[in-house]
Amino acid sequence: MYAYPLMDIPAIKVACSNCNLRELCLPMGLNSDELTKLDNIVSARRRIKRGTALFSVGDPFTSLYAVRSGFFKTCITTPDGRDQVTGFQMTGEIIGLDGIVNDRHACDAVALEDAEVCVMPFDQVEALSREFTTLQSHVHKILSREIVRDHSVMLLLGSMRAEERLAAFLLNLVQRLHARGFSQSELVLRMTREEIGSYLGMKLETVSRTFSKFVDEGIIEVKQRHVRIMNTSALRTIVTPSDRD
Amino acid sequence: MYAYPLMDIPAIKVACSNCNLRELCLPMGLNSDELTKLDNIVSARRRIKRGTALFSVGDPFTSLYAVRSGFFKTCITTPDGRDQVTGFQMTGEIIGLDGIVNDRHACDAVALEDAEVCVMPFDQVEALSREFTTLQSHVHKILSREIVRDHSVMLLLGSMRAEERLAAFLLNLVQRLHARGFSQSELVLRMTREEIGSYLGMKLETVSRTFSKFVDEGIIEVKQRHVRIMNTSALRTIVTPSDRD
DNA sequence: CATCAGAATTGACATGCATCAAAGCAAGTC
DNA sequence: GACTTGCTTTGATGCATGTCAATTCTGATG
Repeated sequence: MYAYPLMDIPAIKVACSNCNLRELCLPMGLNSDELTKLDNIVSARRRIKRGTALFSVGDPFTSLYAVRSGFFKTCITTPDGRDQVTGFQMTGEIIGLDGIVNDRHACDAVALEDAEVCVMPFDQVEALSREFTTLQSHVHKILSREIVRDHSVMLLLGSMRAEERLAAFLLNLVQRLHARGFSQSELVLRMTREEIGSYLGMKLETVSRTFSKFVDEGIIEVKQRHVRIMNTSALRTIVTPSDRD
Repeated sequence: MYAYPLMDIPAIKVACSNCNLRELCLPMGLNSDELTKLDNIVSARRRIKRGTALFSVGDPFTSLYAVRSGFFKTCITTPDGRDQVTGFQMTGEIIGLDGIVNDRHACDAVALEDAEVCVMPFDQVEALSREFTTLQSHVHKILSREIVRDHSVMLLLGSMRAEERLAAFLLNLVQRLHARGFSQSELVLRMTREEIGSYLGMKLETVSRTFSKFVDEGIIEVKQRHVRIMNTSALRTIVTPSDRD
């Protein structure tokens, strides 16, 4: 084993085959031969500064994006100015699926912190997934997973109360962070109270009050955007109250 | 031109190539060669009696279903018994996309009236879409369309008031019915007030009151499940209030 | 035709969340 | 260190919608 020369490092970083996210991201389950081909279509990286858009509503759809680092929100806006955050995406997650149906993006994707994405031209993804069953199946599963996720957000928005929504939100975030090697009990929110509220269908004041309520009950500790979960099972009980009571 | 012998009629009905829904359904955009191949994989029809399930949560996923006739709802249920209607599906629409990701269905699909579906084994859909770019692209678009639809439901649930939700719901229904050759102003609801409420995140009493309010304002006429839209633009204004006021 | 069950409507009242407003807090800038 | 700026917290109040309950309507069934 020897140290790679410095000039090689960018090249290494671009390859899915060397990416430490490959078990979470598009290449999941591919063999080394397939991985090499996939490396070739992940043509470029793109850096997105905090607060700027990866793409916006109406932009021509060309590529899917895998979040390499950083944190995104996707949101849609009504003509009269209301908007709805439809999701938060972290490392290893895929952005841009909304664009496939009309060849134009149907939402805005905005970086909540400086970020980097892998650009995957969709025509090449389609071409390669005609070749590799594994990739084809994986693409279908990614799309289906987003549909299932959206349905559970509908359940949340349609039938849960504020506390239940926020508890579910926190549990979902730590669970995803944990899968990426982070703590099960501590997290840093990358979004404002208003963005959380938009996602959860409540006003920022209600988000804040609900945080405070959880703090009073000793379930979490909050210091600005740092949240420490003191009692995970209490949160679970809030989301899924036991049937007898 | 001559009449087909009676015994041939079932065979004719099974073929996508002769189906009057093909412009709405899976075969959209396929040429006649591709259509013939698609005919072969639409192996069977299945009849579903009103009130019974096409599939349920946890059932193994094998096939997508195209609604040939009738009307469905899909819904998910929490451990504590609340449930959420995630969609209503009519003629020509595809059910079952939720099952792809985990090889098990993630929701229940229930017929709201006697119905018939075309069964499309998903492994065969995948095989054929490796062969035909058109079909591959179409499958991707169907999945993406569902995602975009779900996002707009999130917007509805997250940021609209009861009147806005119901107005949006009615406009969406007539628009889809109109695309199928029905009236732009008259429709028959196949679902109860409670099911509408579950979909729109409101209680059945609120659904009923909101209908009554629209009737008082002369925007619609309601007689049980028959709805006649008297003033479409009023409904549109409710959904998208003009920015100056 | 009488009865019944499920669905829908309507009323009275309760409440969870939104709204409006003020003040506190942290981080960056001059 | 004082001043901004954006974000967050907290309080007081109001309203939209939920909840509970009583009727009415409709279609099915004997």
